[in-house]
Amino acid sequence: MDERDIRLLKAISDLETGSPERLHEETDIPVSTIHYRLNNLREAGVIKNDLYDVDLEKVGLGVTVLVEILTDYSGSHHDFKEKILDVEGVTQAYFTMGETDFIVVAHLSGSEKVERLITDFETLEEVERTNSTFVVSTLRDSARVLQNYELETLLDELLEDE
Amino acid sequence: MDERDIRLLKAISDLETGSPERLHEETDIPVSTIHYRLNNLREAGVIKNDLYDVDLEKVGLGVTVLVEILTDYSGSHHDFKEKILDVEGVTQAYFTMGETDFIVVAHLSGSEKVERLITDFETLEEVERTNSTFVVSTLRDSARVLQNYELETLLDELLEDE
DNA sequence: TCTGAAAAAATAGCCGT
DNA sequence: ACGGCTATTTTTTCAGA
Repeated sequence: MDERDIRLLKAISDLETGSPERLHEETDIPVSTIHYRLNNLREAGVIKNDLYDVDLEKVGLGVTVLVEILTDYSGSHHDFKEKILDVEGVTQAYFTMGETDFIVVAHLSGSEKVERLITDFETLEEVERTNSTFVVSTLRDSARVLQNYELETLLDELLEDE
Repeated sequence: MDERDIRLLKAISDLETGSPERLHEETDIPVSTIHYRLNNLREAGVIKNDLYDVDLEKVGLGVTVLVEILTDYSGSHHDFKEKILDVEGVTQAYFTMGETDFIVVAHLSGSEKVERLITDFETLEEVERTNSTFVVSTLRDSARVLQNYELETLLDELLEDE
């Protein structure tokens, strides 16, 4: 994986497309080279299928951290939500009803990057306290949610209205 | 969304492909009808792009729950991990170093389905206690992890070895 | 709403660099 | 490894049922 590969993967994520033509426009890499590169990345297991699901371990973002965030502000969280999402590496962010206000999942390139992540959160004025949990191993991180259901269940549960 | 749509979406998830040809083999729906259907689903916002990212709200799996699982067994969790993943609706599952052993994210079709989920976990013999947290609103649930990084950061952090 | 057939695009392969 | 080119395969469009 060199710079070109990373630019390509980033373009796929940003544009949300696998179209060689569009990727060429974005990256200036010739269409046939894009092919060549993507085939190699697939071979290496970095990209998984024709939906371009990325293997986070292989791409170098294999460290996962869960962060609970408690705020000291009880009004509208509107602006604060934006600030949370601005923190680099945050892939999931939930506003919850439990003991903490927000729960965040972040994918990082190394465990030493956790410090920066926490600092970014603690720096926000609305944050009262954070509580981080290291992920030792990921049993599943499913990009395709429907895989985790039987067809029968989906038909039962999603078809009730019509 | 009728049965055909659901079968189609399920096939996309299972086969991890958007290829009309492959989807035809799986579902027996004619290739050009698959197109017609997918266009409608895209129009309706159920599918987001040509990578077939699904809108969970629109598809009817908009309820998210986080479950902490504490086990009473301190040996190998190997078989137990399988049991967790067998619970329907579990999309993320992490083995952690924190106060609890496992943290699970599940996407459900309604809040009344939470009961079944918890029961499924509590029924497992290794489970000592569970603690569920309802998600009030999802700020982000990113299928494309690289979107949450600047290109500069990716180049800095992922390129260090070569 | 659906589909077969035509048009367009993506992929594979060749080969000189 | 790269990338221009052509051949092949696959996807997308669309008129008509």
